[in-house]
Amino acid sequence: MMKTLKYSRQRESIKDCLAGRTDHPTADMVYTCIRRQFPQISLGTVYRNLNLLSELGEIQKLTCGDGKDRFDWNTSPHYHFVCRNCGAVLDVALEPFGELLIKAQEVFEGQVESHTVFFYGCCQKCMNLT
Amino acid sequence: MMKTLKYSRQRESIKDCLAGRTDHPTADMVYTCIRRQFPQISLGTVYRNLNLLSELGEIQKLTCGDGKDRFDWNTSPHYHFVCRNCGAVLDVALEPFGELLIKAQEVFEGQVESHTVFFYGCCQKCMNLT
DNA sequence: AAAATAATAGTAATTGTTATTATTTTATTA
DNA sequence: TAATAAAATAATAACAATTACTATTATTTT
Repeated sequence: MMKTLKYSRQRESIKDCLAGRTDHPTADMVYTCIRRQFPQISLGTVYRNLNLLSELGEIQKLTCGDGKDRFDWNTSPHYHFVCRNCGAVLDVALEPFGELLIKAQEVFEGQVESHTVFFYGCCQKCMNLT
Repeated sequence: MMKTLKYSRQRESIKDCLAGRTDHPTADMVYTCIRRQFPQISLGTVYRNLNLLSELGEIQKLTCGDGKDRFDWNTSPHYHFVCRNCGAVLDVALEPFGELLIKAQEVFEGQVESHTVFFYGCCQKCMNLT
């Protein structure tokens, strides 16, 4: 018997929060955001729902190497840029290279199903500061 | 005045350990390995040296999304595969796509300096088990 | 409305990693 | 070679991100 999902306003608010931003927030950033509406919400609730939503495929979890996971409302495959200076995670408006997967499958024994690409460097904002 | 590096047999052993394997071990895996030779070595020493070596560019640190960092003796840019089933991290014998960086730079404001690619799927070993 | 079940807040525990410190090694100088 | 300086160590504590636990509350079903 599968556990059925039950509505919760907190989860709804977490979805709304993610839907309204493109900065790939961490769990803690979402927590800060939601607390304006639900001052009593617990950080554990935020984590549980973010993980639940990403398992359901409603959001995407990103691990970009800065120690904390980030979450993205945009579930369509796309690449990301991480600023080595300020840590910002930005979208890269590049169509995923289907070729990459094909080439990888050619040289790799085993089943290749998906891929992620992270670019690193210095973002526009930080460039202007120097 | 820059801090000069001083020899240590522990560090040497850590390098030897990495040089002798291609499985991209975690700090803890290296720790386990080194303890055969230095039963008294501390996990902190392993972490400190792995980070030091990766800052010096002698090894590579990988963040592949499984919560722990991994370390690679091979410092030349190459792509990796992560098995969703057993968690193994394997090399993909694919020349890095210079084109990726170029295309990204075309559409991205800001300085793009490097990129990482991780493929995900089911490795050969796990395929055979099912 | 009552019962069943999922979700929550609050808190404790866990995990991967980094910092601290007294002691030991390694390198340099006398 | 002995004395000194500097860096590395082992052991331990501290830390940050995340997950687990539990009693209570909210949502759904009967």
